[in-house]
Amino acid sequence: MQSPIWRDPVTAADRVLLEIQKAIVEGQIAPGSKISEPELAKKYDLSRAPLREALARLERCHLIERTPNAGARVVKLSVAGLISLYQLRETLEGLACRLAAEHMSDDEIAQVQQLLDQHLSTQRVREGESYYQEAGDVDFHYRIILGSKNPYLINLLCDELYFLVRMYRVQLGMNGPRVSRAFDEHKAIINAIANRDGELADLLMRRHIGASRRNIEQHFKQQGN
Amino acid sequence: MQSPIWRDPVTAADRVLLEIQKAIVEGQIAPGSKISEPELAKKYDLSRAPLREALARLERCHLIERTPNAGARVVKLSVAGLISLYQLRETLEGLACRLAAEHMSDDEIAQVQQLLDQHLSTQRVREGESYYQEAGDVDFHYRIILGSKNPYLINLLCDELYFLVRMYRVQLGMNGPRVSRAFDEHKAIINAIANRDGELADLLMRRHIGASRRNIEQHFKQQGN
DNA sequence: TCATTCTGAATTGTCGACAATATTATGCAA
DNA sequence: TTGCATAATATTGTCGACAATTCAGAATGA
Repeated sequence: MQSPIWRDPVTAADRVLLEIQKAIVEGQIAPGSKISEPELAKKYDLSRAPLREALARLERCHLIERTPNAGARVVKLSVAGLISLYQLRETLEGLACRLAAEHMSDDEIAQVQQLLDQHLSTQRVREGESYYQEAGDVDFHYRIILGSKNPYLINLLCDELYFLVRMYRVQLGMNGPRVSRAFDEHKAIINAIANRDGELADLLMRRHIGASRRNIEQHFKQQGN
Repeated sequence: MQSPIWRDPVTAADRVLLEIQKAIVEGQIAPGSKISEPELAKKYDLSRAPLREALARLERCHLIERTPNAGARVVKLSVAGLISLYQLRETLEGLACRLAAEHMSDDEIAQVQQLLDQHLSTQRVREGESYYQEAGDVDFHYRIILGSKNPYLINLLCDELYFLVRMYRVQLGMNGPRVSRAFDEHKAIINAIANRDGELADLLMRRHIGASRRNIEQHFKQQGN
């Protein structure tokens, strides 16, 4: 199943989608701000047709919200929204683990283990640069999700929820203190999968994401965001 | 959050979406068949612009698959796909139950209980007519999902997966022997929610959907569908 | 006969203009 | 001044036509 959101951009709509997606995730287009079709069409130098196609896909990954005859706005970030999103992730990635324990080949599992060791070393070298940690984390979760071999689950997590998760992380600056702990948790998860213990892998993944969620909840304890 | 897929049709794209959606779900447009934009545009008497908007949303609820420059095809139904879909539903509706036990008001819960009794009586009157059972079942599950108050979960189940579930049910004729048992299971689930026992409600819902899934798996044991 | 290349037809992607709707600005009355 | 109705403006929704790409079939050669 080649994703309709992620594919090497063959069409103009594909290209502008990637650009706007990046701009929204990184906050260059402010949350809550209105999307003007004529304005963006001029900015990216194309007509409104491919632009609207891109907007439809942006809505699909929850980065914008459209109202008929009134246009589109970039989503606003809220603590409540973040919690809801992480609740879903907990359950879904837990399921992914259970299925991955069932469906991943020994070879695929070995590759992920190798990947983790690799990330560990590069992270030690680049102490403090959270980008590598971020990328490594994403990479790990992706492998597991793909390992579930459930096309709906894959589409859902990788295409429809991933960008929003990234948007929250980038704009709320979530990458802090859990860096080193995450490696151990990742290790434990892939080991459970290697042992074909889906139930344990499920549990560990839920805890892993749940820890992030609680971490965030605490961070916003006395702020009204 | 007003759903972008379900809304009283204010625009031409909305209207044609509903029509094509129905046609696909009920099998009037055959699974696997190609979608011709000029043909459909002529058939529904509108231009390709709103039609393409509708197609984008059909892709979103997994009823069609599009390939760049090659067009769209109606999805094919497969046992593997059905299993994947039900695996997701099990987990997601289980989560919905857990959240519903936390977030539904006493009033909302009472309404669902009332609804169930109501369905029971009409079903007794119309013995054998599975349509009412189908509608009642959908209604029950909807209430619980909405009761979770998690906007992503609601959008996901009600907008993106529901139509595909219906398509499978309609075209594979799944409504059979579990009719009367479903009522008891529904009762048990809403009672658990009324007792604010989210964990139990989660478990019961998983079993409820899992039973359907196993029912289907058995049905296709020796067929290569 | 079969495989390959080329040609033509059909389909999808994109464009610019117009119609319908929402938003803003204006004027009037209380 | 404030509130509401109305008019002007801007934005979204839809249309028909053109460009780019893919698909089907004919022609060519082995």
